[in-house]
Amino acid sequence: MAGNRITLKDIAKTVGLSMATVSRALADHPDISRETKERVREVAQAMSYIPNYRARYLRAKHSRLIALIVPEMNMFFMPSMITGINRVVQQNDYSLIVFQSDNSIVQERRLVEYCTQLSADGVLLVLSSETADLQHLDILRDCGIPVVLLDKTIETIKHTTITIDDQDAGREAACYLFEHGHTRCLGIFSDQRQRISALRLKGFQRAHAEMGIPLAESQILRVAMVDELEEQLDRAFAAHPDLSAIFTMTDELLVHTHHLLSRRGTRIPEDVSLMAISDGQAPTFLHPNVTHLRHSGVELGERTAHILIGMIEHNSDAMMDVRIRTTLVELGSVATRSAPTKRRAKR
Amino acid sequence: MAGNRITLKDIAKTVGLSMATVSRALADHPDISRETKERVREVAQAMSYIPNYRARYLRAKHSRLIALIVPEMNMFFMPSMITGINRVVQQNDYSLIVFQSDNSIVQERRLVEYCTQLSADGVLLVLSSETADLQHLDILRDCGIPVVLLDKTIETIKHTTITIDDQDAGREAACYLFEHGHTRCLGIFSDQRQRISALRLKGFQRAHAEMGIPLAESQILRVAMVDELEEQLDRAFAAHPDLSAIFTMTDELLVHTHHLLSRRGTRIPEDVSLMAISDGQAPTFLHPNVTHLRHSGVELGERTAHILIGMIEHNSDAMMDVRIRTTLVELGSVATRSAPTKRRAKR
DNA sequence: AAATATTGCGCAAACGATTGCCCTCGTGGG
DNA sequence: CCCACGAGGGCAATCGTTTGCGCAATATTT
Repeated sequence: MAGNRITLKDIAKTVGLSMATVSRALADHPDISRETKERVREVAQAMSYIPNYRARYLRAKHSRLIALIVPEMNMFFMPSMITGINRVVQQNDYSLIVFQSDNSIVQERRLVEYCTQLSADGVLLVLSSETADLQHLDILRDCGIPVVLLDKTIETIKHTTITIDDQDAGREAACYLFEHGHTRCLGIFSDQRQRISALRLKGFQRAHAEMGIPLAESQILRVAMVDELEEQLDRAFAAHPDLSAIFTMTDELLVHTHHLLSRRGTRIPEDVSLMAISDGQAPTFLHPNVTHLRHSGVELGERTAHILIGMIEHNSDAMMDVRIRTTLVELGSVATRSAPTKRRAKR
Repeated sequence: MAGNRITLKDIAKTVGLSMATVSRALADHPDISRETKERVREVAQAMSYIPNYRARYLRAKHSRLIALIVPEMNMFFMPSMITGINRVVQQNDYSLIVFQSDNSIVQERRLVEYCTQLSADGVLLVLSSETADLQHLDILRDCGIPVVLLDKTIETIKHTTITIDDQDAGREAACYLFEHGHTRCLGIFSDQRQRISALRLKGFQRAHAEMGIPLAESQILRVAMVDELEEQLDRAFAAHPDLSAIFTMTDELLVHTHHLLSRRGTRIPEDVSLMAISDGQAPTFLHPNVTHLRHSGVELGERTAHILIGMIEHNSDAMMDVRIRTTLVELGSVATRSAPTKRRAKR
């Protein structure tokens, strides 16, 4: 507690000027003469003065704090997303404060309220899996705090959202497999209550429909917990001897599927091809490297942060709905079976 | 900017009391009568009053902000560490604000200074790889802001540090391999400028020395960038036909090594055994699951946060140096060769 | 030389909350 | 009847900055 910091008042006393003058001198205000400014700066330096941002921001009625609420820190997406967010946030002289809702709606609610108490200038929110409606965000509206929803979200017409183009990615994945001659594919999805999951599935299904390729219900795995995966996978293999390709909608599902496949002795891509939606890291350390639709977490983070900061600084409340397209990265995990079908359209 | 929030003054005006009374009523101060308290609470509720923490903390001379500065967000360690930190931080009603130094000492310096400006109550610091001395932390001392160094650190007698017991882990790994009959092991390490790296290597070497098992310089790989790994690995295999086991000092090295091994067609553990120091995630999705010395990032995070908060709240500046032991997790990646040597000591 | 502009700086009120101290009752004891 | 005391609440200072306005002295204009 030696921490009795030097304040403007101390400096003022030392140089024999008023606090106002000192403040202005330090802020390079035109009203202050060059010599005074220099004198003040020297003294401030000598006394190693550290401005108190909180006092400053209190008066200025903002905090330069941006809050990020995530359901949990998984190893696959969050790190890159946070990297992107943090880069932009720091570049714009904001600070990022990170909360975890632990996938609990009550936590999420509490944290949102907490943001108002801290007077965050803006909130970035990755919805918890329990979140079914957005009423708890009204309080942010009331306080004039802009919020943007990213990655995991739900249907809304009231909030700016930024996601990857989930449905398109699901469809592209299926089409890619079709083009390589795979007509019996397995799709591995996670908890269907999540929109991200439902959308990717929808794209996957729609691709089948468009191409007139049948898709049995048993070709779709919905795994809520990864430990269910093995059993479901076994069942699917049993039900479909002609299964030639597997698509996983996330990195987490990918690595576990890959592991299970290795354990069964299933060779990739000789026995079954593998493809995923991924941020690109896992595919490079799996063998063989897996072909994927890539969505960059960093890019999503950066764009999101930019948009939020734009809303903060231009005080805009225009709602938008940004969807980031994925890009195909072809690596060695998809084999070609028979004659490829013609690609139906360019992206 | 509709955000003109209700303040104590507004409430005071409405209930016809002074701000002081309202403040005390809301704080459940004994000087205020029961009826008054209730009346105030009702009004506050009705006007949906949100206390301004920053104003409160300004006066209280603290911020309930804890800063975490990390060199970068990798996918292997940071997420679990942050999870642990954040859990404890949130439980104690602090908020975590996260910065990335991008492994740059100048960034790190800047960020440390920034922490003082924000009046963080404490700082958690994972050193950048460029950081060679700790002078830039003196400013925290001057401000009375406690700091604890975790995970990646350098030698210091002035700061509390929390790391895993790196040297011990390196030694244990080697010993475990010896016990399973592996006498020609390859150790894969990262940038030697990092203490964590040097220590793990030292343990690895010392184990060899203790057991009288020769260790050629060519059995030690020091990879600064993962793309050097492949070539180094090939060279090592060429140099040591009798190579029977590989140890990697991190998860990142592990997954890439595993990948390269798969690509060479090297079977694990039939051809070569594999072992790592890991936080336990990667080993479960690699095939076969890899035996490792486990250090829990979550635990490290939690303990670190506890210690920092202790320092903050008890205003203590006692320096400590906590080393977390790793625990052995035996999975299927290490085969037994010939007669195992007797275990030399219990942990 | 008088009127006006400009320069350089200080006063004091904010920002929103907390808290030490004092004041005003009403009541009970001596 | 007077005094002390406790309960309940208000005044005003404080945290560290910023900033609108005013004021003197100097500089510029006619």
